[in-house]
Amino acid sequence: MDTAETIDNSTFSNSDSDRNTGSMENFIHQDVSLHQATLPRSTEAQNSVTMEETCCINNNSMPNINLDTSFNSEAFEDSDIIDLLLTTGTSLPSPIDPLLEEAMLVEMELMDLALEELSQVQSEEQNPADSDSGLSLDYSQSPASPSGSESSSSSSSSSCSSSLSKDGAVGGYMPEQTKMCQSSFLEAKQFHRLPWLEHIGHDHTYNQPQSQRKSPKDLSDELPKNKVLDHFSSRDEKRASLINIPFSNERIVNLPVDEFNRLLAKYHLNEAQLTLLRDIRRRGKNKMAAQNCRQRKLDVLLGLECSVDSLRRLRAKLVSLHRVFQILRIGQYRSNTSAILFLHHYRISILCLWN
DNA sequence: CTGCAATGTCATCAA
DNA sequence: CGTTGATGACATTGC
Repeated sequence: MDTAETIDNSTFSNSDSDRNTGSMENFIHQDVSLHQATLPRSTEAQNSVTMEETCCINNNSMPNINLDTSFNSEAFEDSDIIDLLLTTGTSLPSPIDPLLEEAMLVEMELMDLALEELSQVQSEEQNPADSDSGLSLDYSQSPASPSGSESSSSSSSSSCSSSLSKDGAVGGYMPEQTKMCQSSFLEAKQFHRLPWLEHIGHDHTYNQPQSQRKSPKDLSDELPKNKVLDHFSSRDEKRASLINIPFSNERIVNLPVDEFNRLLAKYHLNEAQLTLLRDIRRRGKNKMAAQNCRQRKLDVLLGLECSVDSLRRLRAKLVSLHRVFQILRIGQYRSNTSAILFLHHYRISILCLWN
């Protein structure tokens, strides 16, 4: 009994002193030994149980479980790990059960978050088009593809194939608002990779020429022909027809400037006709530009909402991690070894989040 | 008639 | 210097 008491005192006094002096270095060293200690024991190891440990175990009225600490005596200087190991599989309460209970809860949170992120990454990998879309995470919308002939500003764009405009203009486009958005989200982008922002500002083709667009409500099915014509003919088209301009508005607007000038030269047009043609062209181009501008603004808005969601998720992760480290703080655990157990328990979760 | 959203137009700036 | 795109501000349109 004297021997047992001596062992008990030394063992538990060590744990008390470790409680407040633990460092990460200690964690790491003991981590290794703990890992070894928790491995299934061989017969040879079982035979090497020391007399002192047997006394200790018997003294504590614990189930007679053979323990091998000969390979690393430091691993069992801590009472918590001994208690924990001895009570494994028994109905006796562990001194760190409440902590483990909380640990399980936290881990579930962590794993949920990690799995959520993992599934997002996997879905992005499986569907690169989606990942390339600006609103990949929570929004299926993205800037329209130039090839989507029927897509217009009103249909919130669903494809996301190319970030290049049909005229190839990429570098020049940087309006002030977009510039502001891009700069203000630069930091978040670095953390969260905001793919939606990469499209916005490079796509000049939210809209298509009116002739290629479907009628917003497909009125041709419901209305008589004259009404359909009324609906489709803009004011400029009416003006053009009034002064006998022989080209379609679509042609006027979409021709390259040199071809447009060639066309003007080809016909002998009076000043009023020339002025109207230039106005139609300018208004038509500005109309498309306005549609682009508005759609872009919408996409920026959606992208911002997406960013808010991402940042909320990041915050949840950080809060969870903070809780983990709070639990690990000195004083929360009775010993370093208990903390190591905890770290073991959490290693995968933490690594998942950390990456 | 009113309110509102969508769309068109103008003015202006920058490339 | 003319053309074009972007965009704020205002007007028009349609429901």
